[in-house]
Amino acid sequence: MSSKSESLSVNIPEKPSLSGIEEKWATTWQDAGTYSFDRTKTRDQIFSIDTPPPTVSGSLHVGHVFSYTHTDCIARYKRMRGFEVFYPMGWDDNGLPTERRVQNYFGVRCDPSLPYVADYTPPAKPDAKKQEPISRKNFIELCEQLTIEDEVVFEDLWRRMGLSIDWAQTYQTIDKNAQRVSQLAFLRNLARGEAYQSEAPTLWDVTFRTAVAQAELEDREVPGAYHRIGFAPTENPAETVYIETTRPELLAACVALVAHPDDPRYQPLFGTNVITPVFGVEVPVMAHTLADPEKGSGIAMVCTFGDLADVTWWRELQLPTRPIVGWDGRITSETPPWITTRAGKVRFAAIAGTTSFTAKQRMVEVLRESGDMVGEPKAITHPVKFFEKGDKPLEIVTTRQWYIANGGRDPKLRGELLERGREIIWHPPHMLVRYENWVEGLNGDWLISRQRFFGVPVPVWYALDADANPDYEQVLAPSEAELPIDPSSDVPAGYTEDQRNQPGGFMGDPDVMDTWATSSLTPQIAGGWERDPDLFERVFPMDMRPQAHEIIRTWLFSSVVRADLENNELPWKHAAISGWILDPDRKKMSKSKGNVVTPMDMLDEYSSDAVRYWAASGRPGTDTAFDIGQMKIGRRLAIKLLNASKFVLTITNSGDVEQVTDPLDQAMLTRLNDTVKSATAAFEDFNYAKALDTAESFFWEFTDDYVELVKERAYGESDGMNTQSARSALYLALTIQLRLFAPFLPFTTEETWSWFNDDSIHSQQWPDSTKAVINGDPQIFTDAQTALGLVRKAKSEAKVSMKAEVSNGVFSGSSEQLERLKLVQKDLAAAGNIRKLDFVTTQAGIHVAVELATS
RNA sequence: GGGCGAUUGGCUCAGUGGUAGAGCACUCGCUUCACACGCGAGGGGUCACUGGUUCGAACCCAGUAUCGCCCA
Repeated sequence: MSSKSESLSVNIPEKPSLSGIEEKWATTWQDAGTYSFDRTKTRDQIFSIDTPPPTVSGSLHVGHVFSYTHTDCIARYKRMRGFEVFYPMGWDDNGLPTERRVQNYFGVRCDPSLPYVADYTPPAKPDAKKQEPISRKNFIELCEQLTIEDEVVFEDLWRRMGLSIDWAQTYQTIDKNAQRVSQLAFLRNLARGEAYQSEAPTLWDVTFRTAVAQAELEDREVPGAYHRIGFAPTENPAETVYIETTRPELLAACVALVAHPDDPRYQPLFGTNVITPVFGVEVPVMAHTLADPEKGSGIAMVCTFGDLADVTWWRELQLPTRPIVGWDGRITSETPPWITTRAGKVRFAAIAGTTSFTAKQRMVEVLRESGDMVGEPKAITHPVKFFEKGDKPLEIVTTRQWYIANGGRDPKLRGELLERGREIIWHPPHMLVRYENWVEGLNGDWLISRQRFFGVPVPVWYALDADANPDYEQVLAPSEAELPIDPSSDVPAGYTEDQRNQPGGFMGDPDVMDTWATSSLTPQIAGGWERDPDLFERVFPMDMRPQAHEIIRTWLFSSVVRADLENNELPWKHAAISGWILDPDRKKMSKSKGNVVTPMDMLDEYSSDAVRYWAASGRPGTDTAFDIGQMKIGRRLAIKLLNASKFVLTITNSGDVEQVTDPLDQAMLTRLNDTVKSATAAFEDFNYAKALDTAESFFWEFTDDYVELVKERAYGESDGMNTQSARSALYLALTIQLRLFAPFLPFTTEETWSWFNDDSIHSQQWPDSTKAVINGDPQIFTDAQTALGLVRKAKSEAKVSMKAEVSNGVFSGSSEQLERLKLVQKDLAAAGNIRKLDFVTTQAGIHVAVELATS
């Protein structure tokens, strides 16, 4: 036995197991501060991650496990490369999802007109249909209460999965610091003229009664119908002009007809007027290239406002504003002043105050009776704009809102932001196209005000005139030192609370900001911008933003906008875009389909490392099937790692490169060195999946072939063999491979490492392939594997045990091949239990003729 | 309608110019002293289709089809 064996201080369980290792190591890591961030390090020594804050009011989903594992693998790799990793965790509790969850959970709804009730207790039995109205402050308190509970559930999962987060670095997108950062950035935008208010047509969700931004829209195909309606030209009333509209209920809001300038059918009408049927309003016929000659009758009715095309026509053709739809989605109850005919007023009364659905039915009846509608409505399906979280079509109403410049109206800024997008290093690279498509398609600035409750308030007040009407030109902004503020309870400088809403006094802006207006600042929030300049200097701009591809237009883009405007640089260098989890039918997994698996159950069943293995096998940006089979493989790998480690450590607990003298051992370590090189290159490209695959492929060859070949030599049972060489090689190979797997299987590798080390594997250096002191010939290992495989095949075909004795093995091959095989013949003989080996030179590749011993 | 991506054995996926790969599943075998949560062997694919470039194409180019996503 080796002299080293006296120093054996290994502590290996009799039966290594995965059970319980998650809890054991999660606790140890927390107590030891294994992942805590050392802020004395400088920017070049730090790798900082802009972690996506999960929506805590949402449910846990395997998608979370999937994408957060990807980031953690990279974080662990960077840590082992010697970087101090800044890996915070945020909770996205700001916004509508939390509001809705609070409403359902407690059975309440927010009514801002109510006063605050101290020590409020929500209904004992929440009734979704009879929600109790409560004040805004009470409502927000419930939001805060519930999100804290929800965060615990997420944190438990993250710890259980082994995310190497520094739990001292957490934030909420609604906490005081996030509010302050969000308001501060807004005030800076305001001061530079990048934030402004505008009274303009706004996409409006009638259910939530809030404005929504372009980024929150989605098109849905819905059934509709073309109604063919005649307009009489004033010059020539008999020559009726027919339009086809899907929204006849908006006839009273008609301000013009518009056709394509090249359309010969309507050219004679341009510049003339027509009379709207039923309401008798005179409107012009105009030309605009956006009118599609192929669509309907080729001439469209412009209303204020039926869709975004109407908005374009209204703006570019400078048409009057005649809105009839209110913020509640109903037709206004008062007859609009532009309807002057007696018949028109009577007909308007029929639709006043009704929903657009009812108004449509009634208008169709009216138009039928009057004979202005020709034929039956022609059913079609067409795309209609919806709020992504809503279920009623959006209306367009004119409201005063706050905007932040994002290039949607300024070609210079747009070009700058496109350039910013190209500066980001995208993983995978083609995701840049999503960004470019979005930025190029912007048609307005970013609408950030929301008529909601649980969010960061727009931090301004307005001066009121002698009639208590707000003067929106007189924005009263707080000083930066006062932030965060709530204008509904705080008072602007120079005023007192009793002047609130009084003539000559002030009023607070009632709105909150879009949740993206805050989460677009996560690098600044987590990085200590304008709070902790020392920290900010060390972590910003961040190195990496991991996120999903469907929010490139929202989170990624808005973050680039904010950092560009405020910091005049990119918020991070790399964007790592993860794919989706697909269910086995290759559909996106979603709760509504009932195919969501509970992450915690999955971790319990297969172990965290096994689930991480599945997640890490999904390449960056690639949608990945939910595959229990992959988890089983991961579990098998983890168990194999435990057992292989046990085998090596039972034999030796030290290794020295100098002692590796046997050609096979040198060949194996050289192959391993190449593996380290490939895995490192893959990781440097953020391709954790390839790094894992590389390490795994080598590992199976290591256990199946190398270990089997050197086993006897390593035991030292035969004299005259390079026992110490095999032991050193096994030990070195084990310590290198454990480190290669550490980013993926943090629990298993830590467990194994602990058998022969006092410190954590996760604080070790990543194997350094540049220190190639071994210069073996990998082909020796390859040829030995081939020869061993042929011996095994012969035994398998003879249906005998692998232990069966071979009386004579004849190895043939080229002279070079035979030279290599002769170098490993003792190991081959031992592994194949071959009594006598012969070598015959031939032209063909390696062959083995096996003569089995008769027993 | 525009764009991006995908299409490789029954399944999940590697493989960016040089004789088609892995795991799972399947078949056959092995109580081998790290591991039966294991080990060995085997069968199975004209790499979606059509052209082109090339000595040579799963890979490069053009087009087609199907699927998915993003944007209109």
